[in-house]
Amino acid sequence: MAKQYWLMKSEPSECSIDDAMAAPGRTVPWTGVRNYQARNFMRDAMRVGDGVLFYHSSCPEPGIAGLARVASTTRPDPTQFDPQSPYYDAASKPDAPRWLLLDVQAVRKTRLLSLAELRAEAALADLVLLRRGNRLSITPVEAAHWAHVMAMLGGAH
DNA sequence: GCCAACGTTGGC
DNA sequence: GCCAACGTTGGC
Repeated sequence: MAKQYWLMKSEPSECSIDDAMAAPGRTVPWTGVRNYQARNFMRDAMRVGDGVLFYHSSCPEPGIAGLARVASTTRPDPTQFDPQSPYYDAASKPDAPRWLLLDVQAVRKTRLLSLAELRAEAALADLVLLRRGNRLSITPVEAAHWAHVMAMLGGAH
């Protein structure tokens, strides 16, 4: 399958692009996904090597903050079984895990492409992130949209 | 803190 | 299977 592209939201107070760049192997487990559609993207569509726009959400300056890549296939997210975790799900059983994660490897930090700047780009009008009411933490990015974002960043891949 | 939008739950 | 109530997301 051809390389695909994704946008993944992270709250920088939990895991920022700086945190990911500083992690061993620049790689972090993408924990805490608790939405079936986002889980299904990870399980059914995302492949190692796919491109990722690393987006900061729920913060003073929301926007794309870096580039990353999918670095593993899925495995059960251990936080679902941890009663101390905010992501604990009492209804999920170890023999039938409900929630999955995969590893994301940071490639580089970019200048911040703010939400306002993204919205001002006519070429990105159909970006799933920008659609009205979108709340999904993982969304697909069309190749043309990815290319446009790369161009906004100066063309460096 | 507000609130629009959306997802999930659960009674029926 | 419907749908109202509720919870969450996330920008502002």
